[in-house]
Amino acid sequence: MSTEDRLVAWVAADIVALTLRDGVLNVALVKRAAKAARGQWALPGGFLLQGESAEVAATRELEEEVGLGRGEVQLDQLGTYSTPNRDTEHVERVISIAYLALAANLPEATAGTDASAATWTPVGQAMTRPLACDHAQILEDGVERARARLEYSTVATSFLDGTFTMRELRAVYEAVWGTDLDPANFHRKVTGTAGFVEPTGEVRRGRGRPAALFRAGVAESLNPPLTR
Amino acid sequence: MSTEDRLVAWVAADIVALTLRDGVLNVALVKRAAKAARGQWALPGGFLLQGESAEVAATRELEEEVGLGRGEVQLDQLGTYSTPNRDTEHVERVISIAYLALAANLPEATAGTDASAATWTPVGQAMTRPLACDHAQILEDGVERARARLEYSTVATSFLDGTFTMRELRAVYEAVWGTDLDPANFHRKVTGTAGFVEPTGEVRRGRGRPAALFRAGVAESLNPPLTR
DNA sequence: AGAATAGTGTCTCTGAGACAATATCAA
DNA sequence: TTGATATTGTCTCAGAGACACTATTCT
Repeated sequence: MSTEDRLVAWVAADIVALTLRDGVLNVALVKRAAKAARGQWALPGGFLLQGESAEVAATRELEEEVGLGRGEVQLDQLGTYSTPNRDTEHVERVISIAYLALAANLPEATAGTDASAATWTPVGQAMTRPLACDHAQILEDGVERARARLEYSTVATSFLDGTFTMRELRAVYEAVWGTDLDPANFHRKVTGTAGFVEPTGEVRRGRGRPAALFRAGVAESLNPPLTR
Repeated sequence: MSTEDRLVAWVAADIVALTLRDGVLNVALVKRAAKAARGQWALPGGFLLQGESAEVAATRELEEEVGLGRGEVQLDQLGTYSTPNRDTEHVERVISIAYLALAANLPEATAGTDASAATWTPVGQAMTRPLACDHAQILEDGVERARARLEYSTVATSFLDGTFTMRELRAVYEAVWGTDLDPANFHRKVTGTAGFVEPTGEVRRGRGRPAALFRAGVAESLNPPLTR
């Protein structure tokens, strides 16, 4: 091989940002404004700048396009997509490093400096909608990764605000997994896992018996895992 | 941001190729021949060519540098390493897409068209040896991924030739995990998982009672998993 | 009181792990 | 026979899941 055959590529960081809105799993999507693909939906993301790592670029894009502040979200690298011609919008070769971000319920994605604003879209809808290049695949991989991470880690709490009831935490699992869970067994399992949640002592009143409030604990991994 | 700030990068595919030699986990390493880093050890790998996906490039490099034929190995994407200045050998920015490959016992890595030959090195040794750029990190991530994959998948059989005894399969787990497993429980667990292994009916004679021979079954995932 | 929601008790079943017991070979 | 290795039996314990039951509120 000669050096001229070497690929020189643009590198993008794209993010599957998930949140829960009204008990439904939503993903952040942006509307492309550039000439070729005007109006097409895509995952938020953009090109790495000089001196930027992929993770830094993903954090920046998340802030610019989705309005999520740095530090609010933890990023999880999903994988890299490098099929030739995956991006038909550019003549240059583009490879994309995908990240997963799980965010707490947010009022509305805010328009950033970039093109159009990001909007939260129910994952079910997003999956049936035509997305830019291979973003449908990336989204699918992201959702599957989110499902797997709920089993072995405590990330479910990052879908929720500071304090939450057991019912709300269970709703996260049910929305992401798309299954119903037994309230009794779920409660025992969660409270029986040291460091998953901490009781605040407060309660939240609703229709029936008041629900105890919890906040996220210090543990990060679940062992044994919560089974789907 | 202006278009000129965009990163233009070289993209490499690097492989953590693991095999078992005399019951010890080994990784393929190559000796760099290029001017700057002459003599330094590195993971096999190389730059993507025009029109090549990362997986194709990884397969090609595995064939060229380690002598593993296409189709003999299944590749598993580990992650992408994109820290600026991670590669001090080139002035261009280099990002690397890492893959994990598990191979059956092989006579010796063969020299390919590339520079020096790859040599199998015990993972313990490789970890203490200085490796090129961030390859020590990639190796560590690869070994950890291999450990995790043994739990949930049947890949352990790809470390072995066509037929093997239960003892040999158990040795794979023990070498990769670095723990001892109970022969009785391991035997029951493996034979009790449909599709993991199939008895050939043959036996292999050794010091004591002959051991039944098995071949890999059709299953790919283990459920419930084998616990470390 | 009655409806609604939160949380506990209890039973069963599966599977992991410890370890004893048996099987089948070579020397 | 003895020693070595392979395989099966058996017991115990932890945890998942089903589901009945109790607790605490609102209307």
